[in-house]
Amino acid sequence: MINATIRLVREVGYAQTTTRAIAQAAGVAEGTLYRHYPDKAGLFVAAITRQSAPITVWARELPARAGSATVADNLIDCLTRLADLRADIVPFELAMLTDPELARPAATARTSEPGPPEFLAQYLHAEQRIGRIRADVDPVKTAVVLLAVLFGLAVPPRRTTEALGGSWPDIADAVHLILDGVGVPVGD
Amino acid sequence: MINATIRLVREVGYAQTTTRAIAQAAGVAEGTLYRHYPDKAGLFVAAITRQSAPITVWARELPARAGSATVADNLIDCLTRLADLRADIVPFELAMLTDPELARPAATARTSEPGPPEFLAQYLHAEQRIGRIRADVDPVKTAVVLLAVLFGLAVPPRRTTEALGGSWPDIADAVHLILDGVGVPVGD
Amino acid sequence: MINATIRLVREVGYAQTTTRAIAQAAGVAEGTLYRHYPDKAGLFVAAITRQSAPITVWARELPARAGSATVADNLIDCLTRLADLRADIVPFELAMLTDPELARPAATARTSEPGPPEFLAQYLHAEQRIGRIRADVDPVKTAVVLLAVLFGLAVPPRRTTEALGGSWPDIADAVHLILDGVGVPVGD
Amino acid sequence: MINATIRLVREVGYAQTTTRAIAQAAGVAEGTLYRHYPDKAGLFVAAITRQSAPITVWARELPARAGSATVADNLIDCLTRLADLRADIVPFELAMLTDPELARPAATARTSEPGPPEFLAQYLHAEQRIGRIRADVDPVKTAVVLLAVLFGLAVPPRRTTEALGGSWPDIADAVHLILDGVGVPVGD
DNA sequence: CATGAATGAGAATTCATTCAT
DNA sequence: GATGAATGAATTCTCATTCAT
Repeated sequence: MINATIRLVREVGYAQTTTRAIAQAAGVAEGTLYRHYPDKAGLFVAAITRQSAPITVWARELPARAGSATVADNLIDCLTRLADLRADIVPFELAMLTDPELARPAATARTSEPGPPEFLAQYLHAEQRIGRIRADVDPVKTAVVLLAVLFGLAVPPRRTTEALGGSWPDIADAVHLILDGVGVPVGD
Repeated sequence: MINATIRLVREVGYAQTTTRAIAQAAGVAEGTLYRHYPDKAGLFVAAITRQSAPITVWARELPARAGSATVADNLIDCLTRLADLRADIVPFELAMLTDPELARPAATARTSEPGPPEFLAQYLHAEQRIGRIRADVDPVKTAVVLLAVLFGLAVPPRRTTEALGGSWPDIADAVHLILDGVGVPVGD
Repeated sequence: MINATIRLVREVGYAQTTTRAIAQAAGVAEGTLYRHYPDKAGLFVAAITRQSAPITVWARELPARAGSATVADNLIDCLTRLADLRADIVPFELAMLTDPELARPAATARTSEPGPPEFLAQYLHAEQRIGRIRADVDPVKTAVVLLAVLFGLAVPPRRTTEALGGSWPDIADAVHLILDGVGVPVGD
Repeated sequence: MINATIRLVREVGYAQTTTRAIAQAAGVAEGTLYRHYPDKAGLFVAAITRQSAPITVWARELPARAGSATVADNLIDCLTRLADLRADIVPFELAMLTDPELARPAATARTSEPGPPEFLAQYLHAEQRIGRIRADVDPVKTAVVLLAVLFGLAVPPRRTTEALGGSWPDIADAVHLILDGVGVPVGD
């Protein structure tokens, strides 16, 4: 049922993902949904929660990689994985932003536990200590900006890519931009 | 009616913005909506279109500013204005991503005309020619990444800011990060 | 729609009186019900309220009849009318006792205004003052007992009347019993 | 299971007494209900039947009490016990009046066997023969009126008692009213 | 026999859309 | 052109009943 929900949200959008459609896609009766989840929102929250788990699990390992390989490779690897894992979640995140009904309950409540932003910030901070990240940048803000790019790029563009010359940046592009900067260094 | 629509989407969310609510907020009868717009989606598209116009108008002036002031100031100025103008549009953009019903019609049709991404890319390209932007970066990709950050930061975070140390980056932070880079320059 | 509701409750019972049945009986669409009443309970309360009005109006005249005709005639007349008027209300009263959902709202809230019990008690009290009712009875309790009989007799008996010898008492019977008493007066 | 049914009907009302609630209250699985009773209505009828039994048993002794003690004491005693025993049944009786689904099956079938009305009528008739009840009253009608009062007083009043001066009659009040009458005897 | 997950018909309610005035 | 009552399909959710284990 969760799989059916995720598939439907991805394929037809949150607005079209009715309980009837979910039940049909899951091959169960509509009433069966309510034996497993208290209501429709509960089902969606369960879907988000289940999809979110591996992301956090994976992000937890990130700080330990400070110092290994290169910063660019670590970030590209990290963000690429996050992007893959989040691909199915973005429609839900959009739905939660669109429909305040979904944003109420428990799932997001665990504000206490750290998530990808915190782990990414920890990683950047660790790299900073060993001199691979500039000392004067704020690791938390940098982490948030990186994740903002991730989210911004994950959202399907309304304008076709062709209009932009066909060069839609990928995560590696974004990471290199932010690592190297686009401005000419002062003093050159 | 468009104003009422925009206000309602901002205040109560897209999901709660019913035709009845729009009519009431606009001080007209429900049926009157259909004298001016073919259907609800048409009204929303009209609202997006009207709100988008000043953004494009403003972005058009951007390339001409190449060389003046500093790159950082120009970008911060540009992106801050874009952010202000888009504040009312983001809920609609989210709604269009959530409800494919909205994404169908005319609004996206005008792919031919250039929009903010193109103008921002043109600006970056112009700065590149006069040596204020590194020569080896792709102006289009950079423009897209900047706008992705803009969108990513505009979306209200689900995790409270406090959990992140209270330092949610603003546009100036993001511009400086991307201009200067966070990595230690090779050769330092 | 109120008429349809009253008719359906009388004919098929409260439990079977669904919004669909009401709409169909009223010859309107189901959604139309909600243009006139906030919800199903509101419709029922409106039906009860409308049917109750003439009863109270009529009972109001009762105290003024003290002294005229005979006590028995006045009571029989009064209670018979009340019974007629309440015939359509009894199923609703039963429904309100069965389904606590109905008992919540405003309709019954006007506890301040006097109803049939008060007027009946006033009448009995007036008759008491002119010596046509025994001085040692409590007019209020007597009024309540009379109305309790009325309600008890209005409820359709589960046992068929035949089993009881075919003599189901009518209101006149009950009034005479209560006026004259069934016991042999002490001292006779 | 019957006990659970009775308790639930008393506590939460007939409308809220679902099969799931009954099963949970009885500590059995929902499907188990259907091993013992053909359907939900069958379970309710069984509950009514079982609760009704002691009432009839007790009422059977009533006629034999004619001549003993006083009529008032006998009636008050009888009706008080009936009221106690019926307290748990009244909600069911109301439910059966509200939901014709319940009124169909076996329970009403045993019209042949005498019940409280018959025994009460027999008692009154016996008292009549020994001159403690007026000779000109119909014992059956009187029994029905007494039971109607019983039922009418058992139904919780919708108007608060305070509005009526706080004097809600009890069974003794009602018995005395009906025995002695409220009218001034002709010839006084 | 008991279980309890699954069922699916049906309930109340919402809301975009229509159309007679 | 504006109105707003009426519409009815669609939605979420409930619950008595069944049946494989």
